[in-house]
Amino acid sequence: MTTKPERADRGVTLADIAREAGVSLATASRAMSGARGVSAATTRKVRAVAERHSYVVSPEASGLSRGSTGRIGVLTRHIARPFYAEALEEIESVLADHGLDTVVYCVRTPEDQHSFFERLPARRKVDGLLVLALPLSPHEKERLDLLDVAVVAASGQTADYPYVSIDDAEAGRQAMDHLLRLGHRRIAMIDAIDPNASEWPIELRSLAYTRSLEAAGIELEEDLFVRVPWGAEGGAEGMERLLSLRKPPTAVFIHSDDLAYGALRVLRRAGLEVPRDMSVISIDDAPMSELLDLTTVRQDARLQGRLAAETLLAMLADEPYQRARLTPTRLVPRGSTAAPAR
Amino acid sequence: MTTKPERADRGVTLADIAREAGVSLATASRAMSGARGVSAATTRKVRAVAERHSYVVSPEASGLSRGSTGRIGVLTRHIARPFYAEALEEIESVLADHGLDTVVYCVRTPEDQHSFFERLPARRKVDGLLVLALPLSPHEKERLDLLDVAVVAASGQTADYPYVSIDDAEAGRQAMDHLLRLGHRRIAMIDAIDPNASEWPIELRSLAYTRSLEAAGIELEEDLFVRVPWGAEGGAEGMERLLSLRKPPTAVFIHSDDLAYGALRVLRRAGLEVPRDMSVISIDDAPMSELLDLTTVRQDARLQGRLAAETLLAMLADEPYQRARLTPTRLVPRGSTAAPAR
DNA sequence: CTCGGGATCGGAAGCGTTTCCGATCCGTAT
DNA sequence: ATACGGATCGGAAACGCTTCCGATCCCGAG
Repeated sequence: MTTKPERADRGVTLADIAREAGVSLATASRAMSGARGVSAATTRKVRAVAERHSYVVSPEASGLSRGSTGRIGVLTRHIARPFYAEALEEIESVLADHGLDTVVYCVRTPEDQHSFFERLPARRKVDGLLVLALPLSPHEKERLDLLDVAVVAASGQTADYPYVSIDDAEAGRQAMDHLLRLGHRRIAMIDAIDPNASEWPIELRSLAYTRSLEAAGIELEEDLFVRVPWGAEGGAEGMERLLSLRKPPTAVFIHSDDLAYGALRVLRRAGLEVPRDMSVISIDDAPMSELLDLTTVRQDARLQGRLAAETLLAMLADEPYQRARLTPTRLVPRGSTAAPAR
Repeated sequence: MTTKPERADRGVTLADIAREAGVSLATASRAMSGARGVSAATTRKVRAVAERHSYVVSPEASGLSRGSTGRIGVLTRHIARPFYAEALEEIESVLADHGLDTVVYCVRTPEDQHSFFERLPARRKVDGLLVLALPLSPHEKERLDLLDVAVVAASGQTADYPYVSIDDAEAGRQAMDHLLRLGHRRIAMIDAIDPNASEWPIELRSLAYTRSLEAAGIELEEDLFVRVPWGAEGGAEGMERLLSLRKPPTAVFIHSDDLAYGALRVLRRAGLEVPRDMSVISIDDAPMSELLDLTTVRQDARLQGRLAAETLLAMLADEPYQRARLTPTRLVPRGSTAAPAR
């Protein structure tokens, strides 16, 4: 009757559209989905009617019928850390461009994580899963396989899923190289361990530390290697330990920017000047690092997110894809490193 | 036949479960959903069979039949800013506890935003929408209403949806009060404008600035109020403008922490010492602020996210809820403010 | 003029649930 | 012993789409 153009016609169904367009349900469906076998004129007509009623196909019905959900899950441990947030933002963007929705599953605590893998709340809810920087135990992988969907790991290899990541060994080498070139010989490292991680692949960053020192012919000192929990607080703790040494280092390579922030604060509070009294370098190049003038090795969270999403899309489309992709890292020299004081 | 307990029985359907449990489809459905009208014994039996096959009800079919999706959308402009990310993390957590999935729609650019409201990609895909710190034009609100779902605004009132937010005027007053109490008289403000915002309610923070000065009997100086785009760069720009004044202020109230970081950097680079040469205060208390020793007025992103999610849940459950909730803010005095130099 | 074939369209059978409406059964009040 | 109400369960009709399988139609080739 009255054809109010833009009012939400609650409950319009494809059948209504078909009727009004004077075509069959089958044809209307094809017209809406752009399948072939419908004349251009018909397609236009159907779409016009749909438009007029502000109609969109019901994803539930469509999904039920076609057997896919149009959704991708992102599994992660944190959202509120810059690295994850940036990756997530990019993932969402890529997926949205392809008409897919992004649903996030955030397992903040070990209990959350355990429950996620036991209850598998994503079951039947997504077409694919992006695992964001989350190490998986064999048992967890086994559970995940029950989802029976495409999986790719972003930022860190987990299990034997396709993955995109940086080359941690190379990133570590770049950082160490920088310090060594500046002339440092007493170089410490603050390594980070994830207290919640059930499993983590070999620690390539710390490996790079020892390798680089060995290659430079510098003897390792046990005291100069400290291992702390993640986060700024961990970095602070690590730096305190180093400063309490009889003979502190002249430079420190820190696992990641987050920790470095805490370390810088300790240095500042201790009245030490960076880089005069201590050079500091880490890995990440989080947004704050520029403001803090922190020398770091840049890894591109957004790029990793993007590539991971694209890999997943390729898998779903049954197109060829690379099982492993390494994104480049590069030294970003800033004010927190310099040659050691004479 | 062979009953491999944990292998993903691809394509098991509720009918299979019902058959194996020796009950009807209807009963099996009721047993799975916990509806009443099924004996405890039967429920247990059905669930056991389901468990054995690692079966879960198909959300598509269930949603189609029951007419809801089990998903909530979160609409935001950024994910990668601490405030948003924290709110999102909390939202996801609350929703997950209630068995709902969180799907994010991130409109990063004005074009994204425009296209979101025109194409309405969330249509029919969610049961409710959380609008995160996004001002809505009347036209956008109109479009949003087409979604025909419950909407609540988190962090900022948008249109006339239920909302949760801080009291910006009060937060601003707290900041100004702090500076005034310390004895400052020449107080500047760096206000932030969102270059992309199509519409923003009255700027309550800057209003608090002028009100507080007036109340203290201090004459406004036009030069001391600068307005810059969002982000650390904006803050830097603002501070540069203030420093170039013939007679710079002794203290500055900055719209938010983000900007303050940029401002602090400019001060440091200019060789000025905080708080001796300039007191700095802002609003947010983002994670970095503690490390930077920035005095700020704390607003709780997580709490806002939580309350918004809970409000939405109440709306969906048809329970009573508050149309407007203000979360408290409080001064967090740190090292960036002090009495003006004699 | 007839026939074959491609393009276009319609009928109808699913897809996997939920839920309304009864049917059955059992225990208890009468 | 009879009737009646509540608890439990089954049949079957939606829910809104997609897609297989034909039917029709129109065209140019033979």
